[in-house]
Amino acid sequence: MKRLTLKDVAKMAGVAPSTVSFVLNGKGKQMRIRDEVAMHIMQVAEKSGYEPHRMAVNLRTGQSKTLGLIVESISGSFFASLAKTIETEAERRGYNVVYCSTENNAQKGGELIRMLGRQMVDGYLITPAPGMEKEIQHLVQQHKPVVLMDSFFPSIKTPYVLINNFDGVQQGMKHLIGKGFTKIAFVMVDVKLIQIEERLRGYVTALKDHKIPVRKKYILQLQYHREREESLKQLQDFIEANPELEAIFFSTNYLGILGLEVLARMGLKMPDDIAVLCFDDHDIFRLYPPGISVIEQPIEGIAKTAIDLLMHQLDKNSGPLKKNAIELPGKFILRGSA
Amino acid sequence: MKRLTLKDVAKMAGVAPSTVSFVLNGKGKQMRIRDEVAMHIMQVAEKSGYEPHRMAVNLRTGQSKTLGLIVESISGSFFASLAKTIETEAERRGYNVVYCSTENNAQKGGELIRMLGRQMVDGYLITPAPGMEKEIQHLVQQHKPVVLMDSFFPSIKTPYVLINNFDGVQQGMKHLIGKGFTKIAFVMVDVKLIQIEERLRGYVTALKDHKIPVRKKYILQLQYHREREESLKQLQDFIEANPELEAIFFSTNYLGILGLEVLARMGLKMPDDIAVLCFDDHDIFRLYPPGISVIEQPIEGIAKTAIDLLMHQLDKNSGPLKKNAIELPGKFILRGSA
DNA sequence: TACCTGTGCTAAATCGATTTTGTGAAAATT
DNA sequence: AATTTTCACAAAATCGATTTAGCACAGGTA
Repeated sequence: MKRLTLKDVAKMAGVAPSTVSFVLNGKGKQMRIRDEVAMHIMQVAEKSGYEPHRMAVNLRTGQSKTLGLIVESISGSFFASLAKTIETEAERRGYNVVYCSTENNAQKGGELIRMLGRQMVDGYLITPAPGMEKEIQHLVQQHKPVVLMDSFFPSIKTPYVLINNFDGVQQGMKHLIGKGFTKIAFVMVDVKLIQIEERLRGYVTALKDHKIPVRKKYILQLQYHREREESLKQLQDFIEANPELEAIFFSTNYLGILGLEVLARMGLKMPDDIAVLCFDDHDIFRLYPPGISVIEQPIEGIAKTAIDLLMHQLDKNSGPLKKNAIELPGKFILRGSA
Repeated sequence: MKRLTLKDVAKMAGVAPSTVSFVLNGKGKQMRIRDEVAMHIMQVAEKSGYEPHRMAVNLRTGQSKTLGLIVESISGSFFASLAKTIETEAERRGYNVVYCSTENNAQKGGELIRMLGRQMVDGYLITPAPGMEKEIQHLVQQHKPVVLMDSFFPSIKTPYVLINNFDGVQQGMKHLIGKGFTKIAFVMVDVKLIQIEERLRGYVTALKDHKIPVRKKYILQLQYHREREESLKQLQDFIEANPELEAIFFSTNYLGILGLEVLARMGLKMPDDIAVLCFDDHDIFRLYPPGISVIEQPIEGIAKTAIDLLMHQLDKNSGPLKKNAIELPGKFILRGSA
């Protein structure tokens, strides 16, 4: 039960391997193979069930028809939605996807990129984490097609696509302020990421625009990657230290989930004791009573746009991109918590 | 900036390509290459940063060093945990993983398997869905290494590993019965899957063992793949039709989540109005007040065992398996809901 | 008649590794 | 001294495709 090769098909059809190759790759006309011969070859190939050997094709053509998708956490819900769309879109274009997660391991990002390099992926889709800047820079310098998602590095000139973080937070803040709240806390992590800074900027700007004073003590910067329990405690201390708070804006869904746990422990009820709003949706937020209001990321849009940008780069005979920094609007979803 | 090839390294080291290959693949001794030459080659290769071209290696050796992981849904939490462990374990053994999800699309399973076949994966890890039986049978007949997880087909003779469903349900039922409950409902889907049947068997047996009558009307078989709203309604009707119920055992986490939503709508409080227990944990169950008690799947164990079974098959010079049907115990986790 | 031009395909080179087979010189054996 | 072995590599075949170059033959031109 050996694999059927192109040579076998050629023998069966009574022609040379090259002829079969031409026909099956749609270059029959160009190579002026007679229609009847072409037809015959097609038929033989069809009913023989021949499938070209991918590795051989890859070796010869130098293209693996595979994309690398690097995300922070493969178990995250952001990834889950992203992966589905990307996989579908990639398949539609004849590409496969291999996934990798950095699992918040700063140095692992670099290793991953190298690993994918060995795997010879044709292009990269990356949600960049702080430690990966140099490696990504390296890729771009080698003219490897790269598209960043969810964040980006100002220093690296490669296309990226993400939600309009500033605008998203503004939407949420406008809602809270519209409800008459002025004592609004903002909970964020202390990693230096452009999207986090944008969210903070959205918070501050919204307050200023409405002449509400911005108080430092209402901004909590949790240290990233601490023990879960420790983060919970910091968060609880923060809330207890500011009992007058009317609302809390969590800048990531991870923080929001911590928040839910803390509020439950403290016996605070949403939205009456305190209103809660979170950036980036999560399954839990739909279900957790009374439903957590969120700014939803246009994940599908991000995925589709990212693939488009990547394909554009992979397409040799297409000019340079007009726009290579794309921001998609987020969507405010009102639930019971705010 | 061309890729460095083995030939280049050979030239740099002043030897033949074959010599370099032998040395780098640890066959230096066997091919009696002098240690000094070997050393020299190693050094040259090292500082040149040479990485073998995977596709070329694959083509020559016939091994892609890639495993295919097929799951129902790539966004499910079962997959999330599974994928992480499998990826880590596979990498440790020098293998890569490509993921695919059937997304509950009955026929898509077959396509996926064929697609992976084209991709030339060396082995398959599959959580089988009803429509995939024939395709899997086909793989096994071709002597492709296959390991099933989470479920299996009695007709297919290939290794599988899953939780002991019967025992898991028993654990949960014993807890409920120990609390004095006798009016316990069991909610399941109507797909004909071995693991579902085992869970039902666990429910029935537990009741019988404690001389509690088994009532048909306490068993709800939801139709799979209906509209979400419709399922919710069926579930609500069921609960309303049996107001005397003391506890509900949801046989999958998907059903459990539906249950939470219905109970919330009906204003029923756990555990006082009704106790709830669910098979298979989920992020939400940890957080959702008062915490949903569950039977947790030993996902990490399943993943590790599955890889082991697969590697055993990939290892040509290893005899046949002693055990090829492995059941791992589940773990009862007590939270507030029951 | 000799020469050129298309036609319609085949032969052979190529991708970059691995693996089998060869080979000249030194060492060992007869 | 002649022959066989062993040593230490080099040369070449191979994996299965793609792609370039080549090669008969028919017909048209000079």
